[in-house]
Amino acid sequence: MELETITENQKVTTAKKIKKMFGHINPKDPPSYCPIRDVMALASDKWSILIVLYLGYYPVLRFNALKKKVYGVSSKVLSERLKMLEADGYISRKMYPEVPIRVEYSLTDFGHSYLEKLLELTEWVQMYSDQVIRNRS
Amino acid sequence: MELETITENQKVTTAKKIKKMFGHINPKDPPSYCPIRDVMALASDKWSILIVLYLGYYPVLRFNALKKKVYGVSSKVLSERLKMLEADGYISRKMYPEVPIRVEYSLTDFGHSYLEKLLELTEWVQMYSDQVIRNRS
DNA sequence: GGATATAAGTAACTTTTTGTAACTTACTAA
DNA sequence: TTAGTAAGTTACAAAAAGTTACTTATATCC
Repeated sequence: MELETITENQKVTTAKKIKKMFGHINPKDPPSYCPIRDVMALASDKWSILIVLYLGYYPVLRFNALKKKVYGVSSKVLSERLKMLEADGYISRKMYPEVPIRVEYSLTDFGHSYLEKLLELTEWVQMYSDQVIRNRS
Repeated sequence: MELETITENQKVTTAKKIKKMFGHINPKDPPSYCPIRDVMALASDKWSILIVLYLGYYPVLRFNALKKKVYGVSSKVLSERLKMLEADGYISRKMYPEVPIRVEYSLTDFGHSYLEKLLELTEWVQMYSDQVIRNRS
């Protein structure tokens, strides 16, 4: 797996993008609220990522099905993340008041939009994960 | 900020990519080690992300400078993350045995390659963070 | 000569977040 | 009557993160 070379020019372009992104932060000011950090905190959370990925694969999943797919997650944390992801607009929750209750989760269009970007990152990780694991030792 | 529409076709393409990504997991097997999860755990960690972003902007940063940029991080966690990011190959650490000691951190080419992808995600977050924050309420 | 400062952490301790396991609810079917 | 089910919640334990003080080796100030 060859790493594509990154030119000095590309590095400069990248630095400019980052500057623009953190433009609202003045290094001389005391650190203040950063919306990017705030939003990223949930969006880059390890369980959130898996929830979004699985909902990108299975258009609709119920709580317990999701829990099986996102193996390792506890009911507690899954429930918390689902609430937050719903609040932030990534997923929608449909409750059917049957007995036993049925609840279906799916991605919103906004969630799909996020998934597109997320997937590019996870594909990069997939491509290089072996290399990372070899690096450790 | 209009969300670009995602077509059904795009959703199918996305689902295929995810299937390929998790192809090594058989839903009938007991859950096992997943290198993508493993590598993503560090790469998507909130402090790691900020470290990589700041090293993408400032080509070289010393420990205490990095700590100021990545405001809010403790010495302990910064030190831990730097060790892990170095072990995984994203950053390099150069120690100058002066007094007091000087240590410089910078991105490796591998780290730059990761930054390129990460930046696409954070730019998406930047674009939509206001919307996410409006959603909450 | 002795106190003070410095950079890059580390150590001990507290607080917060996660994880675990049992429990809840409202009804249905055996 | 008892068991079973889905989607959580609750109480408690474990792990991770945050906080504060300390370390180390030398140079510089008083």
